[in-house]
Amino acid sequence: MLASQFFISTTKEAPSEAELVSHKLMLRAGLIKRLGSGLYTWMPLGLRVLRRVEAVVREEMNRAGAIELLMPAVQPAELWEETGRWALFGPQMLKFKDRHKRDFCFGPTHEEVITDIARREIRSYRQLPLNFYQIQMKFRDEIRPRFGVMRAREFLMKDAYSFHPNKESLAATYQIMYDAYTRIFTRLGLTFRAVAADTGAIGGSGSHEFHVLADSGEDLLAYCPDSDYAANVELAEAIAPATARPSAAQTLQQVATPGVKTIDEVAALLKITASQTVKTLIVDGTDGPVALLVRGDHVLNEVKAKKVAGVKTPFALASEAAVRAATGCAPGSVGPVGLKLSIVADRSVAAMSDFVCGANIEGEHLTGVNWGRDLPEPLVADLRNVEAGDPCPDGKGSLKLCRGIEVGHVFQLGSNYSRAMEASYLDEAGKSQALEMGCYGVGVSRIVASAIEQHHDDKGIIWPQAMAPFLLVIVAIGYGKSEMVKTAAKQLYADLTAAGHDVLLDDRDERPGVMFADAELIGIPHRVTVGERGLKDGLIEYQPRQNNAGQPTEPQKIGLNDAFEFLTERLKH
RNA sequence: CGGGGUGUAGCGCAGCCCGGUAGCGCGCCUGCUUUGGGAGCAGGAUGUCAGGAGUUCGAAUCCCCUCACCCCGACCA
Repeated sequence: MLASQFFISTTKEAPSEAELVSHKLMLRAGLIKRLGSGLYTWMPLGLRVLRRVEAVVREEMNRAGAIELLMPAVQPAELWEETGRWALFGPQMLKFKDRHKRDFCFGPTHEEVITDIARREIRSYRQLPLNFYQIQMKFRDEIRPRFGVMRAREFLMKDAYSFHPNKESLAATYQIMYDAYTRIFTRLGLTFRAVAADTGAIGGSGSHEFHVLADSGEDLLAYCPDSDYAANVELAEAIAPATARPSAAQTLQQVATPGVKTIDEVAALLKITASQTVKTLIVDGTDGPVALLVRGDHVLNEVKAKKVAGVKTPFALASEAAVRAATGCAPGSVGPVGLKLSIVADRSVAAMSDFVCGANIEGEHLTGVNWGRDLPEPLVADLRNVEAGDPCPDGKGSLKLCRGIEVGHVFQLGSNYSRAMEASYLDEAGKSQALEMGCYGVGVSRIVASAIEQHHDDKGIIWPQAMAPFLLVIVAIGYGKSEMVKTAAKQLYADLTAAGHDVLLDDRDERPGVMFADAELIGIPHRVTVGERGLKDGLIEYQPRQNNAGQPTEPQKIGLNDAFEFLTERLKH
């Protein structure tokens, strides 16, 4: 590709809308343009990157035995009503009517459509297992689109759906997909981690998320350096303290804590640590409010809370009015003693003695509170987020935390959808059985952004080789002025292109600094500079965007006559 | 949806308090010079000051309404 005939639009300054590095760099490099909130045009350069990611995903899906098809982006409401998700998916689904006033949606996912295909096409166990996939735009009306294409409303996704005669077959394909995902993210040059995940609203059994590790990630992950344990913090189990509850040493006392609302204020006033206090959270329940107790220094885990019997879905803290009605005081002085609600305590709270909590009287707290003596033994559940240093649930060390960007999700759905939509097959005995299903998603457009989060410097993007829009850029200095430069650059370009490499020849009439800066911003992994200065001695310069250790590099002089061979070696995958 | 903020040239911003002829940098166009790290000089083009309604002799500026976008919290690839 000749730069003069391509479309490169870079800027020195990023639009003020961008916060995240990847978002800023994608705008500055001219990869994307915003059309509306969460809606982006993939500009020619960005599209090349997207296509390269797609290519890797497609190759690995094909290798894993999945079969590509393409389903409609627009889906009729009837299918969604069969599974009950027309109502369940709610406002996140973009719904509209056609001219006949029939209801449709722009597909946020495709379980319904694929299950419809399956029930029409699959008749016999002899056809199974089957795994279909597509690469397609999805639309989800996110509450708050942000971070450019990282959380866009319209995004490119690879979604695969597998069908099985039984759970063993599903588990086998699940493993194949897990391995395929591992290969995809490895080939794309990403540092990632697969973690056990919550199965969420879709339901089902086994589930893993694949996260690109980045400090800007929206997800918090727990992992154990001494074992293979890794889980989303949403799911990671906080095991009960190893030491038994100490016996009571203090008497129950009520202390005045005027104006004190937060745990930190209570702890400061009473000169204790937050870990000696108990936080009482009143949440909406199916049958009136429920009190959830976590240690003052711990954070309530909503995913876990939702699993507690009697807690309402969607999860919500009770309103201030509801708290007053249930406890007689405002949030800030609430405590479990004498509370006439169902009370569920986190495991670590159940192991506390002589603790501090609210007195259910405005501006009053209790100290020296003890289970069994001052209030009945509570129901106990795992309610809190794990923290760094917590013991690993598998007993093999302690947990560390890191942040990640979810780029893939594999899921054993089971037969929820097939039962709802009556998708079945005949088994060996001629008996009708519900199909077992799995689903497997990759956020293709999100991968592009997450790769930049992981690979950039102050000059711009540093593409992993597998997703670079061009592998090599030839910066021709004085292309329009010097026949010598033009001839050498064109010849090298022609040779490398003929050998099948994606090469960009920067033949623009720009100053060298502009061309260098663009090459670096755009993130092309390899660069050669052709100029009269070197050509007089038969030399050109080679400089990779970064070296194997990820460090800045120095240019290296190579003979023009050796350049083809030299570069062919470098451009190998 | 709740809370905060911003809308002025293609991009980044000033001007707004204290009403009085719309400005800066980058980019863009023309010419000359320059040509190994985002050039220099000279000339030039570009605005429904987000939209609507109001106050005023006069509104980018003050008041009201609407819209869009961004940031912080509950959803997800």
